[in-house]
Amino acid sequence: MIDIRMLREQPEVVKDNIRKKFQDHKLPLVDEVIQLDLTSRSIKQEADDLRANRNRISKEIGALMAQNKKEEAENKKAEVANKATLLLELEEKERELEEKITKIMMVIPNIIDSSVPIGKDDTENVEITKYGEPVVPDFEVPYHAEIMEDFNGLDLDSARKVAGNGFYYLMGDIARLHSAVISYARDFMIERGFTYCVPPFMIRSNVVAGVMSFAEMDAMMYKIEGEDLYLIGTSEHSMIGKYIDTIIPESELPQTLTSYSPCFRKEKGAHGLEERGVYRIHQFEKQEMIVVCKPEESHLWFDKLWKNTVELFRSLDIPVRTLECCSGDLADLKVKSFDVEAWSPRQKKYFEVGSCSNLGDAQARRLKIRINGESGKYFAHTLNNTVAAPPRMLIAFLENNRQADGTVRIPTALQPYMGGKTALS
RNA sequence: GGAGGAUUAGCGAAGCGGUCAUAACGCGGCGGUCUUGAAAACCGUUUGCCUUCACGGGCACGGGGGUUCGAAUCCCUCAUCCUCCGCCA
Repeated sequence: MIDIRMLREQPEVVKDNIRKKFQDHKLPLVDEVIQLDLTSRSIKQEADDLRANRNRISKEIGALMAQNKKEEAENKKAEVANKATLLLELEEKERELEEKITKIMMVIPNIIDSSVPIGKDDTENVEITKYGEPVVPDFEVPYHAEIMEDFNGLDLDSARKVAGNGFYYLMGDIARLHSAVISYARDFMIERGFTYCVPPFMIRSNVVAGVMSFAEMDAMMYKIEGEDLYLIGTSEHSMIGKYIDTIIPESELPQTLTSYSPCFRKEKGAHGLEERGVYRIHQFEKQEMIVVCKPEESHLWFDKLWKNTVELFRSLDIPVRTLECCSGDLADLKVKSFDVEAWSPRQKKYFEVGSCSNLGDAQARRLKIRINGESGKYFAHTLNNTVAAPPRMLIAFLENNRQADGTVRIPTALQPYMGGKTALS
C-alpha cells in the first residue's frame, strides 16, 4: 500500500508505475481515489465541526446540571438532538468513503524500484548471474520421485489415502536428509548473525489481511473451521505479523530473523499438482529470513539476502542462477524481487527454489510497523527471502548430487547433519 | 473447559456518568538552575493518529459494538493477563 499523500501530490508517478506494470485497467482508480479522498476529507471536516459543537454543548449541560438548572439543560439537549441525525448521516458517509478508499488503495501497486526491468509477464524476467556450472551429465538423471523411491524414501500412495493428493510421506534417509537440510539452513543463517525464531503456525485474519491481498489469501490460505485462524503459507506471515502495531526504536534496527515453519498452501488455481512428485504440494517446510530496517538500508539488505541463498546452495554443490522479476510479474506489494533458481540436470533448465523480496514500506504501512527516530516516526521497510524449502529443495539436491551408479553424494557441509554419512546408497 | 479478578501514557498508579483526562500522583526520559565535574535538590518539559497554509478542531483509556446531551466510568462481545479447579506433551 502506498501513501495516499504521495498519490495526491504525484498522481502521474503513480499512473506511470501502473503503466510499467501493464495494469492499465487500474489507471482510472487513481483519479477516482483522489476524488473520494477530497470528498472524504471535507465530510470529515463537517462531521468534526458537529462533534466539536456537541462536545461544547454537553459541557454546558454538565455545568447547568451542577447548578440544578434543569429546564435550561433540557433546552440544550434539544439543541444537540437537532443535529444528531445529520451527524449520524455524515458518520455513515465517512465510513463508506473510507472503506472505498482503502479498497482502492489496497490494489494500487507499490512503486517499483527504478532498476526493475520492464516486462509483461514471467517470460520477460531477466537472468542476472549464474553461479556454478549447469552440468548435464552423460548418464540419465531420473525423475526426483524415482530417486527418492529408489531409497525407499517416498510414499505418495499412502499419503493420498491419508490426506489426498499433494501430500507425502518421506521415509528413512530421505526424511533424514530433509531434516538435515532444514537444520543446516538454520545454522547457516545463525552464523550470519540472524536470530533464530520458531513462530506461530496459525495466524488471525487481521494479520492475514495485512500481509496479502484477498485474492492471494483465497488461493493460498487454509482456514481453521470455527476459529478465527489460518494455517500460515510461509513463516513470513507470522514473522512480519510479530511487529504489527509496534514502534521500534531506531537503535534496535535492523531486525534480522531466520525462522523455521511448516507451510500450508491450497495451490488453488495453480496448474495442477504434480502427480508423482514433491514439486508443488500442500505442505512443506521452510527456513526463512526476514529483515525490518530503515528505508535507506533496504537496498543493501536486499543484496545481502539473496546472496545468502545463493551461497547456501553453492555450499551444497548445487548450481543456481538469480532471475529478476520484471515489472509485470512483480506482486503489487513488492518494490523489487529476485528468484533464486536451482539447476535441474534432468530437465536441463533452472527452476525456482527461493524468492527474495523488498516490500519497501508497503507492508509496514498496512501493519503499522514504525520506527522511532531522531527526526520523528516513520514507516519501516520489510524484506523476506527463502533460505531453503524442502522437499522441493531436495529435488535440486538429489538431481545434482546423484552419481552415475545411482548413489547420492553428501557434500561436506551437510555430512555432520547426516550422522557423518558421505553418500546415500 | 469451569469460577473469580484485571487491562488507563515508556513503567507504576489514581479516577468508577459531567471544570480530575489539555490523563492526578510517583518513577523513568529530555532541557535548565546550582556545581571544577557529578550526585542531591529545585524549575520546566515529555502519547499517538487524522484534518488545517495557519489558528484551531476531531479521534483514541485492551479491540469492536451499544445506552446517553455527555462514557475511562453503565451494558454486550472479543482478545489478553493473573488466581484457583479440571485436562494434557
